[in-house]
Amino acid sequence: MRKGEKTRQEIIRKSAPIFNKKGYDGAALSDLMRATGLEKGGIYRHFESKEELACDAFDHAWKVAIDARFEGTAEIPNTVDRLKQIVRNFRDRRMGLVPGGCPLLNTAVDCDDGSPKLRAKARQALSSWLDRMQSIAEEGQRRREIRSDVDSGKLAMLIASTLEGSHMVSRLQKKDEPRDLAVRHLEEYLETNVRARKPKAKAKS
Amino acid sequence: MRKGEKTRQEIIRKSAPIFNKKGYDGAALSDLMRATGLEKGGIYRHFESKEELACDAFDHAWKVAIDARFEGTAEIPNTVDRLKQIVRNFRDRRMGLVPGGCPLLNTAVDCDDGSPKLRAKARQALSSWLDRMQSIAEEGQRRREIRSDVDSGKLAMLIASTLEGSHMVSRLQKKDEPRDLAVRHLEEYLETNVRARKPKAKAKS
DNA sequence: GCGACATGGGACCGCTCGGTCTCATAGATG
DNA sequence: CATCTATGAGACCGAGCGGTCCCATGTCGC
Repeated sequence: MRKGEKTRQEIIRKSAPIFNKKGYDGAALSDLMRATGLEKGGIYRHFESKEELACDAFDHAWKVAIDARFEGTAEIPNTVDRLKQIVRNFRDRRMGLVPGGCPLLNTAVDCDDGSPKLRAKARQALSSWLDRMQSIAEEGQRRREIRSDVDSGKLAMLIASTLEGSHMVSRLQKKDEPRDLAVRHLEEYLETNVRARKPKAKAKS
Repeated sequence: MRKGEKTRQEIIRKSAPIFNKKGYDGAALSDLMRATGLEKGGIYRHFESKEELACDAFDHAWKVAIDARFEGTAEIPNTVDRLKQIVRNFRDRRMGLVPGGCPLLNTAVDCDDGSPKLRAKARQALSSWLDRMQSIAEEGQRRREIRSDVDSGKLAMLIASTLEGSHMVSRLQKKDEPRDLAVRHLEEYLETNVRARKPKAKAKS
């Protein structure tokens, strides 16, 4: 029971980059065999289909990605600063990620028509990301750090859209500039359109 | 000579949605045969490989897309209004497009690792889109409709990134809201951060 | 309307795909 | 140390892949 589970995790870890780079169809079993160093039988002992492996690989890749995006944000007291850190993490915390770019973007486009299970994974991944950012924004409004006229759900969606779009452009151009630019744009937006202005003197309530 | 070219164009037209929806690997020759109503020999008479067909199909899909995005913009005199129309077109002019979502986004992600020729097509498509928007922004600056501190290249890139990212989110969620939201965000941005403020009285300079 | 070439049908090819099964053996358990 | 199961190798499978080719037929210019 011990060894098996360990192997299973190894297969997931080693397969995730293949799926992320090549997509579901593009990742052939022969590629996964090479990456894992196992024969077909060794892989199929632990997964009943390629699809199941792809789902587990996506979960792994997404966990790594989202952990990086929220890294070091829990300890930031101010919610606007916390959101800014999330935006900056998208640019700066790229080491240790599963190679091949954002798994959410890749899987969303790859499975737009395709495996419903994998597609569901992507939807759920996006939802959880949006929810976490929205929660921060709501907390910020309760604490009067974020303007009351901001729609927290829409703010989260705008951040996610802008980052993912710029990421696609960056990867296509093989340049960091588009992503850096989007990050700076969002930082400025958070500062000028989201952060509640400091009361000039003692708050009038 | 006549009939052949006509068939060729028909094949491209009918194949483009398949490639756009399923991606290069996902679009099997059997799919293309069904879509075109031709047998394998009938297709390969006009294209020397699947890759060549995919490239031509991309060109077709992208031409349709970019024409829609710039539709009705040439006659708008003010450059900021013209950019706003481009942004709105991304939301409103969706009829007649090749089904399957934005070909640029699809192909960029699909070929991130994959056919270099198709990848080059995507890069070139993005460049031409960015260039056209940048040109408008530069014209706007020459005509003092756009602030001089705006970087026209970065503005174009920000617009493209935001639209494409929101498009991905919209398709994943099967909702228009994310895209609509990005459009409104960009409209507001163009109005408040890009458009040159009207001189209060007769210009002093 | 005839001859020549352009066109497209479909059998055929080798290959790789995802997936199954058997069996030797490695590793855990008493 | 013996046993017994969990593990993984690898031969094997049918299907479908992208691609080739030959030949009947359609479509031209003359």
